[in-house]
Amino acid sequence: MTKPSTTSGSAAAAVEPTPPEPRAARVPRRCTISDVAAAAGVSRSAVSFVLSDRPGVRLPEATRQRILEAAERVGYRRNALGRALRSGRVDAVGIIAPLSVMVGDPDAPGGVYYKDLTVALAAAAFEAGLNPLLMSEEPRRHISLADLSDRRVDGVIVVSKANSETFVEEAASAGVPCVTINRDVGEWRVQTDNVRGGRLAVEHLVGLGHRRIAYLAYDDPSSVPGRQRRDGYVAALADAGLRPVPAEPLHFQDPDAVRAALRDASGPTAVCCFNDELAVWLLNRCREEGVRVPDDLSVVGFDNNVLAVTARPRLTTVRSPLAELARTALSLFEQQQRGGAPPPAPVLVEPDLVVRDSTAAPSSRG
Amino acid sequence: MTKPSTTSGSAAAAVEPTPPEPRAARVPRRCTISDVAAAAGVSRSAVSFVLSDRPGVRLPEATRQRILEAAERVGYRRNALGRALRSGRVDAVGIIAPLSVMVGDPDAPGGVYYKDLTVALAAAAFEAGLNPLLMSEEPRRHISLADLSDRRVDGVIVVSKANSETFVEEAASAGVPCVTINRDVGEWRVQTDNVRGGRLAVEHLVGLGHRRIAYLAYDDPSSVPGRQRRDGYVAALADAGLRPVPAEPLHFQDPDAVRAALRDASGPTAVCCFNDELAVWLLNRCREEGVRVPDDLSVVGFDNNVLAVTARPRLTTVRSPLAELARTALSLFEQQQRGGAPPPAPVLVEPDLVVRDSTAAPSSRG
DNA sequence: CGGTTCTGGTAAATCGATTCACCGCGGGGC
DNA sequence: GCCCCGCGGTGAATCGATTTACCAGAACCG
Repeated sequence: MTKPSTTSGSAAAAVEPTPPEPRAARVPRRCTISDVAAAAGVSRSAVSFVLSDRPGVRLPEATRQRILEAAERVGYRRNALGRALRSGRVDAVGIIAPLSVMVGDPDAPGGVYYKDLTVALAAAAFEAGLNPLLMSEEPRRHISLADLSDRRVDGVIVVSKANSETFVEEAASAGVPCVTINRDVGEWRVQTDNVRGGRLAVEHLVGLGHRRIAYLAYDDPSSVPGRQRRDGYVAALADAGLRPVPAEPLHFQDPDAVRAALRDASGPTAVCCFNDELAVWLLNRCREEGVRVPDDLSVVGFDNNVLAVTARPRLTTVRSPLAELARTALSLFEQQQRGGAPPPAPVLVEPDLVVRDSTAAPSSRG
Repeated sequence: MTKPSTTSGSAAAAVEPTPPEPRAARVPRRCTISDVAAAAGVSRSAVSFVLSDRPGVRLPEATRQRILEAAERVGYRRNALGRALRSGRVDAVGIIAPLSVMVGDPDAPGGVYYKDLTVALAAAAFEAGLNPLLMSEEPRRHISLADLSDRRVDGVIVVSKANSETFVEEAASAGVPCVTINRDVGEWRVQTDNVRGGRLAVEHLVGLGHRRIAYLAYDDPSSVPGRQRRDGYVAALADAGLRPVPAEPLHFQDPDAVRAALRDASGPTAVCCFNDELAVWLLNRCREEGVRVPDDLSVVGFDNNVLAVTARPRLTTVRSPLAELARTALSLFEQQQRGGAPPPAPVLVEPDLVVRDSTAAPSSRG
């Protein structure tokens, strides 16, 4: 037993590190930096310098080429773990999202939005050379909040629905960068300019001639985007000399009130919805009530997700630019990593309006 | 310059590893296993044994408790990198998905499916204690296919749309576990039982009394699920003594043919669709043509995603159990990690039928 | 009493890479 | 003549944990 077989001469011994193995092992032992060093006849340090392309390190081009060629020849692949352990960076970012909400009912509120945003974030991170690691907002047995500081990720981006404060605090106390998206928590925040989005919707409707415009939302006072969008809606109405009709927002949780508003001859001629899911929900209520969209009622959504395109009529909606939101979040993340100062206010990403078929000038009930 | 200030005593010196620092550093130095060892008055090995709870290692309960308590006291968090480097496992799995498709147009074909599946997989992995790392099927500048073997992940699960063969080969040659989902590639495969799904749809329609049943798909011969679902459809028709009407599948790419079929009095009274997105697309064509669903035409989807619930009429659809698919994939992954033998055939996950409002007995055109 | 086994651990090697300190030599500035 | 710097690298420490090998003493056995 215990055949050491320590072939770790570690220095420049064999120039050709591929002895004719009996092909027993399908997978050849992975090459380390030492193999490259041996093959190139230089030290491991030199290989490391060349391969990580450190600025300010001077090696003659000939040596550089020799090392690169040796690395190629032996099929060297850098081991991310060794590198990360020493350098202190793993080039990974955690994305904290409401995973269990996202895998629940196909029509869980906000499900589409969270999936779209999470995927956009992952794609942007990948594109930026940062490995996106998905984490659930709910603590689990195996992987818990504590993992924020176990160096598996360089930091986190919080897309969370719940517990955002906890994550921000955890991250701060672990000394780990943390950016929140569309949450009013922490020092590093990026948000859709929801106020502007709300204004865009109202301005469009006012421009079409609407005077009685309602707002439809989830009854969730804790929703920051909810509040912001409504603020924009109210402000734009005020700019046009108008006031909400009805005075209080309609709520998804109170469908009877919504139906009543649809039937009321002096009710709204247009509705701004918190998001596309609600807008489609409203479209379906309209169908049940015999209210024609956009003839009898104009409907504006928010998000511009798949529902806006598949619904009939296709939704006019405020587009929340998820890709840009994601890129901005990553940019903030990198600034924070570099030790920069947090922005004085949340960084805002501008939405725009996508006009489709669910809005028109008021007619029959105008 | 160059103040070394090497405070690396590194051995068991102070029992209390929290000298009254001037609070300059907001973030206290992270505790290592050595700190715990010092605090508990034992060796690092002992701490490692206790903390990783290795089976077959005997330590008296008193010592165990002392170590655990010391770890708690100094706020020890295990460094995932050090552990992974030595033990050879990172407890992470790569999920290779068509990220750029998923972040493209909100109605990109298959977009909803890929997002749902990817998220389901990530959630299942997280739940199982495996960190899900999202990777794009398209090679990128920073992170390439080669990263499969850089030990950032223990293996990969391929949800990819393109290049699946490449990933399977890469993984094999890197000696890395690899499972494919709904792709007929590689030795470790898990798939929805699409043939059964196709049968379920047809059997439901035949049970309602339909005799002329069409199939609507994307014109994509390379789609494995596409072929399988159609096989099930044809087989179930044959069992009922029927044949496809029309004989050849309708294609999304040929909307004129679809319209013609809808107008044809001797055309189909029901349509099986490859997925929910296509079913909704068909619903919208029906609306344009004045064809009432389900009165004039029954429509069955596949997937049971958000579109099936928000569409009107709500879709009768074959539910593809994504959560179970994901769990099965992870189970296969773990078997492969443990060196088990691949299953002789793709592991199949059973779909079921969700009956909603888009199907009914044929009437006017029956 | 000699020898073996069990108890309760420890010391040291190891994983793969990064990085700091430094080396010998020749040349240039003062 | 002295000092310093640049060249082209090298050696060794280090990151934080796991794991193998082994050890001193106690207990047990015949």
